[in-house]
Amino acid sequence: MDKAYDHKKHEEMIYKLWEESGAFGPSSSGKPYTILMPPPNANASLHAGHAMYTIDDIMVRWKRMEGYSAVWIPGTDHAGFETQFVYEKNLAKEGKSRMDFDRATLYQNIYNFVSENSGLIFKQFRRLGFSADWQRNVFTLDKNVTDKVFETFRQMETEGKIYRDEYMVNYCTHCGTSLAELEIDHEERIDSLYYMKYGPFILATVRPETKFGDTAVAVNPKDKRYQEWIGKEIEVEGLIGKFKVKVIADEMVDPEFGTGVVKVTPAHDPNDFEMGKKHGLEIKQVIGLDGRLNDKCGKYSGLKVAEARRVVVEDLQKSGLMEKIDDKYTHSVGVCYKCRRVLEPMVILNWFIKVDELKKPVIAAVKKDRVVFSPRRFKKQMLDWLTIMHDWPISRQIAWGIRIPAWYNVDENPNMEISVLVDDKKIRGSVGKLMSEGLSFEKIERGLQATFAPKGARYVVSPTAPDSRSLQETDTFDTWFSSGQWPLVTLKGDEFSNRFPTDFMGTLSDILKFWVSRMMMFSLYLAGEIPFKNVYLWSMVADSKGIKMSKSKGNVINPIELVDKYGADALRMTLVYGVAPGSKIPLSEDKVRGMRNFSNKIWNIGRFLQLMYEEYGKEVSWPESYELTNEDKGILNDLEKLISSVTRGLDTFRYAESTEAIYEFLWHKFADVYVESIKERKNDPGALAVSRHVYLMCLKMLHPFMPFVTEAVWQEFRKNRLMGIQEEWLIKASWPVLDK
RNA sequence: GGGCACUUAGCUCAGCGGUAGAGCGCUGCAUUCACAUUGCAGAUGUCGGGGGUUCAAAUCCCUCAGUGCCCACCA
Repeated sequence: MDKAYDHKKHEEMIYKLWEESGAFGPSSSGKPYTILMPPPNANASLHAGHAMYTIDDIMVRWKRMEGYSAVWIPGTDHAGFETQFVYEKNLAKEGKSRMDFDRATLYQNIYNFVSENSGLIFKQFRRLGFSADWQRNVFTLDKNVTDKVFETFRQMETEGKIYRDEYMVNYCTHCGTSLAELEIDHEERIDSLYYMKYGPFILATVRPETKFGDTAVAVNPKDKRYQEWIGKEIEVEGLIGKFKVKVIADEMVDPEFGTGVVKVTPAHDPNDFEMGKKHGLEIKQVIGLDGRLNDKCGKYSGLKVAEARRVVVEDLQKSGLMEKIDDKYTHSVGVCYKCRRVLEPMVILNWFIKVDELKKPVIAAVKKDRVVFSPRRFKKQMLDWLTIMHDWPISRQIAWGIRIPAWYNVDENPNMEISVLVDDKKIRGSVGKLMSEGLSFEKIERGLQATFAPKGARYVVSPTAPDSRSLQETDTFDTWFSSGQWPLVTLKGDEFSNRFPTDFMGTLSDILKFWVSRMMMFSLYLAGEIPFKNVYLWSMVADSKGIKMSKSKGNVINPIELVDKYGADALRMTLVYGVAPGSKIPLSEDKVRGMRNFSNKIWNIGRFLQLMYEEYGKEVSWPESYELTNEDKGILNDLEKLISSVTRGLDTFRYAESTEAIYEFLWHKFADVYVESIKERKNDPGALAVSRHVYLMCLKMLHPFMPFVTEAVWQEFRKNRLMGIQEEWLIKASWPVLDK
């Protein structure tokens, strides 16, 4: 054996041998144990967060050694919005945008882009030693997945759980899609609050440019100042002519805010939308999906929102309609979680899932601990979330994803708006009109960019075209609609009877609501069963000071670089050793180096034992065959305690407990004390037998955490007849059990 | 505004009723010995502030302050 453990010499080769020996597939005997890999983006490359999948690998390796038929099923996600966002950034570098393509071409281009980039992350996972059953990889755009997604949609549609409605959604005019509530980030902003003259009132607003979409003015019903106005119609001097609105009374209006009078713009503000529904107000859209004021705004039409605000404010000042401006008004605004731009609340047609019925069994399962959350505080977070969960808008206005399988017959829906690319020219209009002007159905079909079917449009749910005169909805499903069915598309055949529910789901706490809740919902709805028994959540992997890694802070650590430098074992150990469950995981190079030193220590203890055996020159039996000293009995006794605490740590997902216990025992009890003492007993077979036994048990217990160095020593021992190793592979060896 | 955590050695964190621990870092010494990716020894804390319960509190209770996360609202 070499003087020091060189991970570069062993890791690649060992991994190859494991894979070739079929060690990653489930064994044919033993109780099933199943972990589903949270699918990373297909085009992603490994970041520090992915390295935490180490937890899943620890579990599957441990259970495999315990004799279970353990399998870790991998997969990748098409990650609709995320991926299109990355792709569009690349397009922008070439001076192009998604608008330059018809939908089918755009989809194909992104598909190619993803194909070129996919596969990398699994190579990187292998570098970390992950023992997933790679042959079983599932991609969320595989046919069996899209088939299942279609079936689910059809079933929900048939049962009336799907509806299409106008709804106030937050729309990112830059990314060109609506976002679910969960995808909205809130940012504190300092903006101006404008006090403007408004008929007989003065009212405060941050959005004077939406004035053209106002369809009422509201006051609090209890506000004494405005009693006489309630129910009356007032005339307002707009910048593009006078208009009339009604004064309504609504509890939602805070009399303390501004002057106690607010303008109501149902089309462009969530509260106003609510108020509008209650009072039957007209929804007057004045901002388009392109983020510009539309033709209802007179001379301001065509201006982008921010610009329009500036110009409107200027004109209000010029015409003496501006009372005052408070320019230090702090409020929070919704921003797009991808591009950080301010979102535009808009009323557009969306596909929705009714969640009231669907979430009931989920709540029950969480309450009864049929699904156990670790750490436990996430149970409460989950329940809180489920309680307030609203209907889920599942349609996204992006090309990259699974297209909603609804078809609009053009003859039945002649007033459906479409946008089409014909001979590189973008045309928009109602399909009936375009066709009557001579545009053929085939040209429309080929150049189609988007459909905007009106409310109540007739559609047919079908995986393929139901006839030759139908256009498919261009919206795609929210990524979580497909990945939410992950357990149902990764397992197959009779696995539903013996591997379902699966055993363990380890994932980042960020996606508890996006993903974990949806998997439970779909699983209970479609299969009547929970998808997994245990959910283990970790917080993010941060830098050494506990600060979130970000490119702008320049504190991003590439885990593969650490693997190159210190070995996979050192990195894996860093992520679990001394880390409290559910806490942030600080990743510092110092710690990785420390754990690399531990790898080397493990190696050198093995090296020393082998030298001792070679010096002794004869085979040695197992400890029970010899008369043992008190020291021997002591270390064997400590080993028993260690086995129980390491196993208990794994059982309760307290990996820090397990790793700290072995580290302390192996290094500071076994190496520093016991091994030092037996240097005096060189020809004592009892000492050799005890030290070998203790060391091998430690290798086994360390293997789930540090698979490479432990396997490397195991193989070195196997080459040496004197070391008495029977099991061919440590990865397949049996977990230590307590001597009773 | 509501909820959940957290505040212990320079840093990251364990401990959760019997008068302080680990890793990394730091200081000194040792070592032709399996390992300098080592060993031995050591320094460093009024356990966020205040109050209470108790024979005894870092540990339980109250309160104040600060930090983080989640949720809601903001015209």
